Amino acid sequence: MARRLTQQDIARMAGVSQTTVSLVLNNRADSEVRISPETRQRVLRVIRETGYIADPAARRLAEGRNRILGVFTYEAVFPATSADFYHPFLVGIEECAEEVGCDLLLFTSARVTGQRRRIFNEDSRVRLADGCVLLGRTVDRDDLARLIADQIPFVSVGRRDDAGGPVPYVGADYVAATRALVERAARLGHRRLVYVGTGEGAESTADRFTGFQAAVTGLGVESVQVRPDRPGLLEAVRATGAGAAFFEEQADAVVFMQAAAEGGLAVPEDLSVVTLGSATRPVRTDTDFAGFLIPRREMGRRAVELLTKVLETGGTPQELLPCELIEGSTLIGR
Amino acid sequence: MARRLTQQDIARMAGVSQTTVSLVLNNRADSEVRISPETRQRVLRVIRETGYIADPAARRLAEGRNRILGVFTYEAVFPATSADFYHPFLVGIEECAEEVGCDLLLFTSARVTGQRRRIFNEDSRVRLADGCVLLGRTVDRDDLARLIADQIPFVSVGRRDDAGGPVPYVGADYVAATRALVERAARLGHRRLVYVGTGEGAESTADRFTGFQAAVTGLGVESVQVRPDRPGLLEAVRATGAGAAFFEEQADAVVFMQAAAEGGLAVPEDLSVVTLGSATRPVRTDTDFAGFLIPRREMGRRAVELLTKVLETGGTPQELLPCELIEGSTLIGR
DNA sequence: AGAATCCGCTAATACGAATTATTAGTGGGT
DNA sequence: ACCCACTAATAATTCGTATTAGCGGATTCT
Repeated sequence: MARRLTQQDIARMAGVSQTTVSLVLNNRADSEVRISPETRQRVLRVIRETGYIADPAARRLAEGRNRILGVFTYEAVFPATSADFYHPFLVGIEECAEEVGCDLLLFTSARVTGQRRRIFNEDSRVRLADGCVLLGRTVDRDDLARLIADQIPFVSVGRRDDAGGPVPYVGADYVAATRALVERAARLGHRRLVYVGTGEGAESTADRFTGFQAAVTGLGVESVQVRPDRPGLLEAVRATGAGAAFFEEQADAVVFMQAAAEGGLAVPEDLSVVTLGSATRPVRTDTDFAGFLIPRREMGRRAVELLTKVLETGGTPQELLPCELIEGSTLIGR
Repeated sequence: MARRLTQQDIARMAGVSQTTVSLVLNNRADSEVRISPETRQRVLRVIRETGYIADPAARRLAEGRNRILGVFTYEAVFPATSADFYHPFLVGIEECAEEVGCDLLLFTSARVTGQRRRIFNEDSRVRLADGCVLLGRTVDRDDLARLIADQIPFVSVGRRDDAGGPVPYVGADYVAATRALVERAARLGHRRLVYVGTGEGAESTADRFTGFQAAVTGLGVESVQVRPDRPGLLEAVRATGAGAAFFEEQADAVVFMQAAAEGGLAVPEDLSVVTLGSATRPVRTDTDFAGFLIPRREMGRRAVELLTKVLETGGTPQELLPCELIEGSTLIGR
C-alpha cells in the first residue's frame, strides 16, 4: 500500500525543506518570510505533478482549521423517502460551500442509535471539520446543548428553541407566512377558519400554529383546531362550519382532497384549502394548493454563509428567511 | 475560546502519564500492556467527570487514516436530470459507509474542464480521502491510468477495461443478463432478433452487445442490428422481419413504443420488445418492459465494501453482480 | 544459579503540517 | 575590517493522540 504523500516527500523531490513547502503552499509572502520565485515555481511544479494535498487531520491539528465543513443529518440523506426533503437544502449548501472554497463532509459514519443518528457517539468526527451545518426535521436537544457547551461552531438549518443557550440558525419565517395567508383569507371574506394539525412538536410546526393564532386573534376571526389523525377527518372539518381549512402538513391536505372528492365536498367552492408550506413527507399531487414555498435552497446557502461568518468572528446568528406565497387555486372568497 | 481538555490534563488530574490515559481510553488489555484495575478506574472516573472526548484530528493523525471516503462523479450529482441515475448508487454507498464507520466526501467542487469533470485538476482533493469511489456512465481513461499509477486506492462502480493496468471495479453482469433474455426469447420460439443500439462506447454498452452476440451465436438464432438514431426506426425494425427487438437503451424503447402505437404496430402481438436494463436517461413510461434490473444500490454498497477491503489488504478486486430479470409483458411467444 | 517472564507503568517517539527561531550568504556603508 | 540590512532558506518545535521500547524488581522456569 502506497504511503500517502507528505510535504516531506515534496520537499525531497523539489530539493528544499518541508518548511519551504508549507510556506509555498500557504502562499505566504509576508515580509517575515521570503521564497525566491524560482524556488516557489519549482515547489509548485512538484505539487502539481504529484497532485499532493495536505492531510486534513494534520492541518487541523497544527493550524486549528481545515476548510472542511461538516454536514450532519439526523436521517440518511439519500434514501428516496427523505431525498425530496433534503435535496434542496443540499443543493444550496453545496453551492455556497463551493463559493467559499470549502469541502463538504457528510457525517455518514454517525451510527444510528435507536431510531436516529446522534452527533456525539464514541468517536465523533465532528471536530474534524471547522464547523458544521445541522440538518433535520427535528434536532436532538441534548446534542444541541452539547454543541453549545463545547463551543463547536455550527449553524442549524431551521429555527431551534434555546437549548442551554441560544442556537445559531437560519430558518424560514413560518409565523409571517402563515399570518399572511390568514390575512388573505380574511380579506376574501372568511370569518371562520379551521386549523388542521397538531400545532406542536418541532419548532417549524409550532411556528405555523403561532402565526395562525396570532393572525386569527388580531383580525378577530373565529377559529377551531382539528387533529389531522382523527378518524372521520372530513366530517369533523365539515362540522366546524369553517369556510377555509389550513393544513399544517401538505400530505394531510392531499389525503383530505381525496376524501372530499369522494364525500361530495367541492374544493374550493364548498371549502377553501390552504397548505402551510411544501410537504415534508413526499406526496404526489396535481392540486395547485394555496400556501407558501419554503426557501430550502436559500436556507442551505445562507447556513453556510453564516457558518463561515461564525468561524471568522464568532457570534450566534439567528435569521429567518421569508417564504414565497403561492396564489394557488384552492382559496377563494365566499 | 476555552482550550480543549487533553489527555495530558486528564493524566495530571488522575496522577498518571498521558500514555496511561491513552491506553485506558483505547481499552488496551493486550499482554503487551497492563493497567491495574484501580488505576484504570481512577482514570475512567476523571474522564467521566470531565466529559473528555479525544480530538479526532489528532487521533487520525496518529492512526494514519481519515476514515473519509471520497465519491467522485463525472457529472453533478444533485441536479434533477442526473439525480435519477446517480441516486440509487448513492443510497448504497451511504448505507455501507455508515456501516463501516466512514464519512463521505463529495468531490462536488471538482471544476468542470471542457464538458466534463476531471479527477486531476488544479487542486484535486482526491488524496484527502483514504480512498474513493468512482461513479459515472463513462470514466476518463487518462484519469484511471493516473489513479492506478499513483496507487490511489479506489473502486469504480461499473466495469472498466484495463487502463495501463487492471481497474478495480464492481459492475453489473450485462453479458449474462442479456444472454438470459436472448435465451428466453429463443425458448419462446423466436428465430430472428433485432438489436437496437450502437453496441459500442462505454463498457456497459459494449457488454450488452457482447452478451447478445454470444447468445445469438450459441443458439443459432438469426440477428440483425439497427442503429437507434436512424430516421424511420419503426420501419427499419419492421423491415428486419424480426419477431423481437432488443433495445440497448430503455429511452429508445419508450420512443419506439410511441411510434409503434401511431404506426399500427402492436406490441407484443406483432413484435416483442425487450429492454436491456433500466434507463440511464430518465424517462417516464407505464410500459412494463421485459428486461432486467441493474442492481444499482447493491453496486454502491459493494463498491464501498471492496474499497475498505482494498484499504486494508490491497488488491484489485473485480466483481460483477447479477441483474434481476424482469418478466414484463412485452415479450411473448410466436 | 542464571535466564526468562511477568508486572504496572512511563519516557520517547511518530504522525503531518504550521510556526518560530535561527543560520548562512551577500552587498553596502563607514 | 567591521557592522548592518536584507534575502532565502532551514532546524526545531508545536498541536494531541497512539504506539513502542524499556524500566527495575519480583517471580518462575531450566
